[in-house]
Amino acid sequence: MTSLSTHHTYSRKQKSLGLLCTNFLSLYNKEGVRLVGLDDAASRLGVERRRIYDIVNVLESVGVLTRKAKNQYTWKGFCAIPAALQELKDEGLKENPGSFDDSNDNAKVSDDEEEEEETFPNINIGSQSEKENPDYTATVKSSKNENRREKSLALLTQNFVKLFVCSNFEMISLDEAAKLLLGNANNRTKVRRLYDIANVLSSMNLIEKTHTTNTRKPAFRWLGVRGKTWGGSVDLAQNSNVKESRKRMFGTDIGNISFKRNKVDLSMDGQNSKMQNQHENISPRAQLEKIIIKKDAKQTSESYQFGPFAPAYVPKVGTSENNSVKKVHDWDSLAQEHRPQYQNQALKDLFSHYMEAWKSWYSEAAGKKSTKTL
DNA sequence: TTCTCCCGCCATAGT
DNA sequence: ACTATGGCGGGAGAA
Repeated sequence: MTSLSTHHTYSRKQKSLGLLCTNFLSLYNKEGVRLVGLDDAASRLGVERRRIYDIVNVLESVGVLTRKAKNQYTWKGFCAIPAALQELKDEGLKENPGSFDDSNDNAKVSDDEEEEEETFPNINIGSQSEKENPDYTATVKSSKNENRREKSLALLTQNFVKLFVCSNFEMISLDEAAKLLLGNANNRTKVRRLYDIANVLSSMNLIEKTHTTNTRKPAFRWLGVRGKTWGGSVDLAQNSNVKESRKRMFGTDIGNISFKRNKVDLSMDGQNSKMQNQHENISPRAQLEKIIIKKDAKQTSESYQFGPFAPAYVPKVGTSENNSVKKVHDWDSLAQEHRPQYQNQALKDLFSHYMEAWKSWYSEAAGKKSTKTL
């Protein structure tokens, strides 16, 4: 981490959607904010409208904003997230009954490929139906415009979130997510969108970009609302320090203006603070504890605790890091006993895949002390 | 090289 | 007609 960032050349990092979103958030997440004007946001953040649309669309998908009128959105804040997530979950589970305890085992050839479209259950909203339904005499009223709206970003975002909220996956690799959400077709275009979504979701700390334990493929870890206090009237708590440090680097506004992609000479030194943010990185063990403690996917409506499929009887890890190692061998049996029954082959594969990942992660985490405190 | 993903053209929905 | 939205993918910076 040497400060060789003196490169005043074009930097993609400074113009990322995630960063822009962070700025957007810190700009509007404060007292008195009720409305958000697109033009206002665009100019204050120093970006084209197009980018604002991107952010707003995903923010709206998790309830932070709602469209009020042309050019105008209503700020709901982080407090609206829990409800939105719950709604997504209900919706997802309803559309996909039996995603957990479904004894439907289709003998699949395992291998790769299979499923060419609509891999994940809830990818429909009731549109996109060219099938002549006798009942629907006049089809749905807005099937036309819905078509476009349901086409991407917003919907993709919701489906992406449902992936975590409806299942118990705590971490999903990019590949897997793409496959589940977009079918096997590794549609480059769609994957780009996935990156976009992931970036803004990351800036909200709803997820975190990582990589599978084996330091391999990139993945997304679901953080959800966890212990975040902005569930009631208490605004952000621990969450604020992150934004605080971040918003500094851009003065008060500005943001991603200036430099185009082309090489531009820019000598910005004066105040070139690097982002030393990094969300609260709890010690791996602590996280694991949290994960293990959780019982079922039955969380009411307060603090979500989407962990893996950890059984309820696993003893509390307590504060001993050594004995935790010997629990590793239990994973196999646990995996057997609690293997969820998915009617979807892809999900089944995911299960075993992540079971492996966690085993290694677990032993890895147990190996080192939890010297990592935020 | 592959992975990420910014940028902005331009199709489409809304007025 | 104009304007607001937002697909979509080329292609360049980052690993």
